Amino acid sequence: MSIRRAIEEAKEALRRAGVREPKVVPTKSLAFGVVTSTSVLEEARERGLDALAHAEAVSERARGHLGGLLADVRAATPGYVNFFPDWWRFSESVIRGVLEDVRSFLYEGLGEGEVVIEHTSVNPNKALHVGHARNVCIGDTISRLMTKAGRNVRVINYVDDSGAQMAELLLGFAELGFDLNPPMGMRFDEYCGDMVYVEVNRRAKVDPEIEVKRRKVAKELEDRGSEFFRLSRDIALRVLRDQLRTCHRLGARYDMLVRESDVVVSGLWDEAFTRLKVSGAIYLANRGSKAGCWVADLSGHPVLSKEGDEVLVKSDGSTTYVARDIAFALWKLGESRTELRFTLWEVQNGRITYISSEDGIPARLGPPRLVITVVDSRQKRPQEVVRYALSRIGVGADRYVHYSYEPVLLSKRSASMLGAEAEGEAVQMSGREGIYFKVEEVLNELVEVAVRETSARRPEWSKEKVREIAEAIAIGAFRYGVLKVDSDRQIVFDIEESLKLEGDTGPYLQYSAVRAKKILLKAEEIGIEPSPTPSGDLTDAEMRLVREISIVPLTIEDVVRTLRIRSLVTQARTLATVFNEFYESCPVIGGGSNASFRLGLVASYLRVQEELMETLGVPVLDEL
RNA sequence: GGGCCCGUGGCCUAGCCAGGAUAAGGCGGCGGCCUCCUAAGCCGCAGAUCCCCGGUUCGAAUCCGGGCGGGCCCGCCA
Repeated sequence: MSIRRAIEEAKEALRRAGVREPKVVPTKSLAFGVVTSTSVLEEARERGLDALAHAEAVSERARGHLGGLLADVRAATPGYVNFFPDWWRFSESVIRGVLEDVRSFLYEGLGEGEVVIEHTSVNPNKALHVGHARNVCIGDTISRLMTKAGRNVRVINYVDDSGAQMAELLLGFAELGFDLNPPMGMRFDEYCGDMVYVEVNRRAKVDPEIEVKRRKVAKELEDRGSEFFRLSRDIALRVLRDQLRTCHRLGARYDMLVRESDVVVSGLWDEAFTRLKVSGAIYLANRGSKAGCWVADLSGHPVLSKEGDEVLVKSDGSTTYVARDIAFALWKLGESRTELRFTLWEVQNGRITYISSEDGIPARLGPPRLVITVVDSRQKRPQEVVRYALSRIGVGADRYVHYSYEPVLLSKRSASMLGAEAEGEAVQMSGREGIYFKVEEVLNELVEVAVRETSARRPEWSKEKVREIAEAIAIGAFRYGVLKVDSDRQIVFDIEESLKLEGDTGPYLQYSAVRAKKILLKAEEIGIEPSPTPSGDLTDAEMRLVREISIVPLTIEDVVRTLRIRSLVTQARTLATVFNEFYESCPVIGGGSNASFRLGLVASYLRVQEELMETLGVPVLDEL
């Protein structure tokens, strides 16, 4: 059982001592016990009592009602009421809880229901760069967490294969003479992004003819029966296939790939359009700069109303991106009558991925509890327009969440490596100008660093083994590095900084887990059995480890509620630190009468840490 | 002009949503620890006007107001 039981016991004791609505939280330091309450402090203020005296009186009364996991209660200045555990029982309860069933220890009572998560959604004209990786890592971590928490999760990757960027890419093949096959050894997505797309944009700057040709290409692409359209679909799929290799390498998995070109013909927009008209959410502008357009009426919105109404259908009859996103949101919410059609894309480790397809089988989602769309903060406004439009139609706007995160920039130093001179401290990445670091190149460099480090430490390992471990280290370091910064803070990516494997990094978690595994292995050889029961008084390090394990369920509950996945990183890191300190001072093998209990503690640590690492997508290793 | 995000030791980053007890960790610097379960680790030292001003409170890095600085958004682009 987690620390929740100690909290409940403390609350009950306080209630019996006359505190009406006791608030009890874990302490910051064991010097103050395991759990503490400031309710007495608040009560004293309300009633004008001396806080410390009141706390002492309450503590006296509460003491008689202790039992179970708590052994003592003491008042502390200026009016805290601190609860001290019976360490024997407390540790036994925690360790037993973890060893019996770590899943229920961590995730029990977190609710259920279906959750739809859209993430990645990179235009299929280039390879993923580190900015895209932030989206992938955040979305994938949320999906992992929700799955562990018992939700039925569906992950969607929205593939915009019909936008202007696609036309620009096509232009390179159709007009600039680029071969459809990349040079030997080059990936197709990198070829398209690094060479074709960048070249088109470079020429467009100096040659006005290019823009004329781009329009022509874009126009031709609208004819779905054309050879050109088929070529475009084909290229998008080839790029997508490569992009997904990178996503898979990062550990991300998808249930549905939805192509915009399929959404366009599905009739989804027609349905949304009708419903928007019926509900009065949109109107046909007949004067002003937007005359001839269907626009969303934002006049009732507290903030958006200040910026003018949003065009959804242009005067030439075509839809805007926001319009299509409203239609798709309707589908994700399971609120559309229109169905999208899907066909099998691939099966990986038993997980089936479908892709939208005109000749597929029609599918609709049952209305999920929650739809999370992971999109960077620059799209806050359009996302709010989507949400507002949904609310005007009267469908689950409260179930529609834009998970926003700040973009990834490049450090001055790293940008200059790409030939971009920075004015400030950081520079924005640009696909058009080739100013970006690709996920694959960063991962490959990380692997090289990890190979060097690993082969230096384990000279007896085979090349294959070193490489395999190095790959896992690289993935762990990369995901950790991306996830450790809070979503509403910019990341200033620096390639040299990102190649570090010491300190506050992914390998720190992997290393501490390996240490734990090695102890378990050795103990098994010798024949030591883990036990949840201490053999005597606990050391400080043991108490801290028990305590840290006991609060992990609270952290997880908090993150499931708030989606602030950054806290999971902090929790995993803190847990590893506390374990490493335990490791230094508490020998297990050769721990004498303490061996069994310590082994139980190590086993508990490992099970909990593995769960956290799996959620974060930091690979768990047997050795490193 | 309106809106959103950020501002914590030299550098990077927690803590802020739910105000409490010495502001935590990493990098970098200095000094220690491997006949003992993996030193990608651990311990110690130095280093902070928690951007500024005001307010609320017994108590503010945290909440509120006003500034300043940096980033972003406000297209018949996506």
